Amino acid sequence: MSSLTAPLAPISTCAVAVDTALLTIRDGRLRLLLIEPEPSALRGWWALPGRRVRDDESLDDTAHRSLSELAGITAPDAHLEQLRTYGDPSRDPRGRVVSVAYLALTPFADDPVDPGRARLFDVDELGAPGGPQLAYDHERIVTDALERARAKLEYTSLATAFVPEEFTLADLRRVYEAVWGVPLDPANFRRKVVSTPGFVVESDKTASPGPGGGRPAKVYRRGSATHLHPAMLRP
Amino acid sequence: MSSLTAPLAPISTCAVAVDTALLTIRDGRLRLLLIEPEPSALRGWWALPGRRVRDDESLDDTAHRSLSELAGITAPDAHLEQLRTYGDPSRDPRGRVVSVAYLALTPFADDPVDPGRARLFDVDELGAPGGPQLAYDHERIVTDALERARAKLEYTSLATAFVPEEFTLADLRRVYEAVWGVPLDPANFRRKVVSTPGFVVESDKTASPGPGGGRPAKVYRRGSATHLHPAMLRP
DNA sequence: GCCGTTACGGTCGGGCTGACCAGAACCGGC
DNA sequence: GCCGGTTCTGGTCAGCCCGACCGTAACGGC
Repeated sequence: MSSLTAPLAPISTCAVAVDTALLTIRDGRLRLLLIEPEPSALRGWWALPGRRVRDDESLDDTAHRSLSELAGITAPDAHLEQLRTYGDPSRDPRGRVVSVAYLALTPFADDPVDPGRARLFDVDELGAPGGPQLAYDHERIVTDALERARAKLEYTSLATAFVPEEFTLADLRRVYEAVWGVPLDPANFRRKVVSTPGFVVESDKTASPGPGGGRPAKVYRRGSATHLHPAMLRP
Repeated sequence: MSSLTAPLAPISTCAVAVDTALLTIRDGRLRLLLIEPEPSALRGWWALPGRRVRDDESLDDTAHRSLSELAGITAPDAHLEQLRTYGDPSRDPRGRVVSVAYLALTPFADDPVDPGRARLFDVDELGAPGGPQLAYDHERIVTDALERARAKLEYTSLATAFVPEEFTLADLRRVYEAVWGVPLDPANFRRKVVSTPGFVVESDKTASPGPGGGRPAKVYRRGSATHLHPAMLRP
């Protein structure tokens, strides 16, 4: 582990990186942004977008930069929150890297700019055969990110981070259904959302029906509440 | 944004530390472990026990070491979980330090070894006049730690980390009352705990009554559940 | 034995939830 | 225009959970 000529005092400085798990919803399914690392190195492996922390940069800034430089995503209104820090000494074979993981959520209406080696994967493909193989300990990070998102949908208004500024209750319900992977009763969902103070506010607009027809839905906007009382518990 | 003479590649390595917020309960009140830093430097200021991460050490190991070296606490059964990472470039005036904060909980029966400059403070003294002044951004960390503990008592069995292996339901209720700062109805609390599957298991022992007398209480142990269904919501 | 205290078990009404139903409003085809 | 299909919206009803409350059981102290 250490040679005889190495200094006795352990080095107390190490590389610090930020890896960001960006989730969004496309076509009613929850999707995760992954990057194909340098083609020379890990062929066929995928990783979360990550960058080293610059010495004049906050961790949040590094997270934004990782999305901007690696996937062309500059969404200032995207939800961004710290997930957890992964610092096992052997987690990166190239050396000791302490990685601060972030969870990012963007509305499904955002532009699908995915230049270079970025791609959105259906989260159900991740563990399945034929799906992308995740490098380093990123599978663990993704598992934690998904569990965090699923849990926070219950007791916070985080679901509104997946929808554009104006949305219908069906849009919001499809967010819950995509993240939790279960169907919800439209009528009960509606009653719960509108009776939770501050979750959504009704606008005076109505949305045009989808291709299959149906009665037009009212348009809502985000409310001021961040924590939901009572909570939207998973069935 | 960048000067012409500055090196293009910013330094991507920085000091990484672990700061641990240890909570316990003494005399029915929630308490926090604080350390008085080197007497020469910040006189009268208090800080969370923290150590730099060694290059062959996991973050969890550093958290354990911070408690062991600075407060003499070697509790292998103590609950320890990562809280959040604080990495603002200006958070430490001595230089860039990325600090991974941990939340630690120990039972109130643990030995009160507090050698050197460690002390347990009532959490209600922290913001109050005459209470300890916290160095760096540790007040922010303590606020986050308290909120995490209060929230996780609702939907996990974390409260059992505050009580010894054998406890009464009154012990467990006093944990909730101390952490949340509100009184709870004993009968309703009892009904809720015993009806939550896997929260506690009844033993065949009975505890001796307290100094004021009263009927002896049954003794319980921790159950196998980690998440509570349904949750113990704050009143 | 009496009393204060604590533990334990039960009742009652209100609120929330899931399952279900009915009407309203739109689209497309005939 | 009419009709069936689809979606949105509002309502009912039974069941569960919860807070407030009461009564009994079991101890120690006087």
